[in-house]
Amino acid sequence: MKKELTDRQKSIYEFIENFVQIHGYPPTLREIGKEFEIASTFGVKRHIDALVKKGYLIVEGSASRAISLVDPAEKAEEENLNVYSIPLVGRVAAGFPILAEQNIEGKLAIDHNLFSVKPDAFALKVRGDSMINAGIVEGDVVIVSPQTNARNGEIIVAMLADEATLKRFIVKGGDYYLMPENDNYPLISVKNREDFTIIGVVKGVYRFYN
Amino acid sequence: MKKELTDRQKSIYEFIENFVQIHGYPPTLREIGKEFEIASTFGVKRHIDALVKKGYLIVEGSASRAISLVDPAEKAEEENLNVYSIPLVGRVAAGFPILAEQNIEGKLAIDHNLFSVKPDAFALKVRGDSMINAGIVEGDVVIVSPQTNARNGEIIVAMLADEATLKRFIVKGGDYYLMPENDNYPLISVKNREDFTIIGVVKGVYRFYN
DNA sequence: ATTAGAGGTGAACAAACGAGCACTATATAT
DNA sequence: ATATATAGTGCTCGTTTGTTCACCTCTAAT
Repeated sequence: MKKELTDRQKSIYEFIENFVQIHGYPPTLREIGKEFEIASTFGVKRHIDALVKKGYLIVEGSASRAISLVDPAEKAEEENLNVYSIPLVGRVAAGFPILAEQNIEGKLAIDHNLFSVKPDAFALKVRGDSMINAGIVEGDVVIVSPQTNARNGEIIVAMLADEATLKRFIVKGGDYYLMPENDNYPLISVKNREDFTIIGVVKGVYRFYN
Repeated sequence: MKKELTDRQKSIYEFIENFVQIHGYPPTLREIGKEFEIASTFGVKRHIDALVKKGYLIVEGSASRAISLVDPAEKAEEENLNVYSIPLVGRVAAGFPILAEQNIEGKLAIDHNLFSVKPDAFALKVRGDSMINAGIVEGDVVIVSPQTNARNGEIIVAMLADEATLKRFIVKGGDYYLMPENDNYPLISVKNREDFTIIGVVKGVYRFYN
C-alpha cells in the first residue's frame, strides 16, 4: 500500500483525478489553488510535491500541466484484476520494428499475477509447427517479454535472417543454438551469425477454441 | 461518422491521442511541432483548429495544453479490456461440486474479447498427459465454459467415475466416446454410463513459463 | 519551551505557451 | 488563368505557468 495522505492531500488528489476525468488534461497550480482557496501557487505546489513523494502523482519536468496520475494501473489492482493491455502482433514484417503499427493486430488483456511480465510485453501469433513438441501449435499466441538475452532452455522469439522465429535457446559448450521442438527440423547454430538477434523470451502461451 | 481528415491531420490526431495515453496530459503546440518537424507553432495551430472544426478535438480557451480529445469515452471503450475474473480450480476433489471452495486455488483474469466465454466460466489446471497431441500438457490451465452438452470434436471436461477428466468428445454412429489425444491411451465409450457427466467445454488454454 | 511538520501568503521572475500576422509554396479544381 | 484549400516559415506579443524566496500560523510531539 502507498503512504498515508493527509485529508488535505487526499482532497487535492481527488480534485486532480476529477479534473482530468472531466477535461482530459490536468489542472494548473492556480486552478487547483482557486478550487481550494489557496492564494499562493507555492502552497499548492507543496501539496503536489508531497503527492509525488508519496507516489500518487508523477510530474515531468517543470512543464505546464505536466501532472499525471500514477493511478490507472492501480485502479485495476483495487478491483483485484492485475491486468495489462498488451499489443497483439500478427505477422512480423521484415525490416520493421516488431511493434510497428503495421504489425499490430489488436490488444490482449493479460493477468500479470500469472504471467510475470512487465507492461512492455507483447503477444505474438504463432505460425508454423516448429515448436509442436513443446505444446505450441499454429495459431497459438505467445506472451513475450522483450529482452535481448536469454537463458539456456528458454523459448525465445528471435530474428534470424530478417525473419521472426520461435525456438528454444540452447547454450552448449560456449556455442548458441536454436532448437526447434519438432523432430523434422534441424538444430541451428547461431554462433557468429550477424543476422541473429534475440527479441524476447516467451513467458506464456494462449490458445483459443471457437 | 465524422468529417474526413487529411493524412496530415490524421497523423497529428493520432500523435495527440498517443501522447495523452502515455503522459496523461496533452502535448503543447511546440511538442507537436517538434514531432512533425513543423518549425512554426502557427502551422501546428492551424491543424489543431482544423481538428476542432471537424469535431475531433476540443480546445478550451487559450490555456496551455488545453487540448482534449472528443471521444475519450468512445476510445476507452474500444481499448477497454473486457475482463472477467474467473476462479482457478486446482485439483478436483471427488464428491464435491467442481466450484466448491475446497477446489478453488486462485483467480484468473481473462479477456472475453478473445475467449468467448460468459462470466460463469472457470479455469482448471491440467494433470496428466492425455491431451498431449492437442498441445495441452501437464500444468496448463484450460478455460472451461460450463455446460452439460458438447458438440462432436470439442475438448471437454467431464466427470467419469468420480474423477474429472479432459478429453475430446466424439460422436460416432449414435454413440459417444471420450478420445484422449495421446496414442498411449484408449478410446473410452461413455454410452450408457451413469457415472459420466459433461461439466464444460474447453474454450482456451493458458500456459505459464517461469 | 522548543522543535518539527503541515498549510498558507505575497511578490517577483524566467521560461514556456498560445495567438496573431504577413508571406511563401504546392497542389487541385474551376 | 485563377481561385481555393492545405501546409509551412519567421517573427512578435502578451499571457500563463511553474519556481523560488522569506515569512506567517497552527498543531502535535519532545
